[in-house]
Amino acid sequence: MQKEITDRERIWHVISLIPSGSVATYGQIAQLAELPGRARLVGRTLSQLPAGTRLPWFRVINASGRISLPQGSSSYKNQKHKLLDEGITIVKGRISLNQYQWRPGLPTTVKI
DNA sequence: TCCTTGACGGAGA
DNA sequence: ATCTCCGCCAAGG
Repeated sequence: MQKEITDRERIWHVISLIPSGSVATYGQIAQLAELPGRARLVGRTLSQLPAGTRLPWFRVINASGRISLPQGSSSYKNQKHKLLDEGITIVKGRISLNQYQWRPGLPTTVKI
């Protein structure tokens, strides 16, 4: 019997690899999980995470460098604070992907 | 079964 | 930088 590896599990796995202090986009996670073009699936998967998960879901933001949760909602604030706690700066609701986007394979903690 | 709704993203205007 | 449009497709009505 083969263990069935679901799309959801691959998505969880990739997200678990995002280093602290970095962020990744939904589309990026989809690609790394070998699900190109399926950014929405990543978003839906995150919306269904079990409460209390240890997955660093908050490191996933959209391609515009913004948090994809209703502004003002408690979940939005929660994600924002978790990112700030890791030293990520947010200017006018935007995070510089140029500066913080995860580059798999490159050494971490490379900060100016 | 059909229709709508998204934690999305890229291309154009 | 902002705003449509459109492709994507699982889940819920």
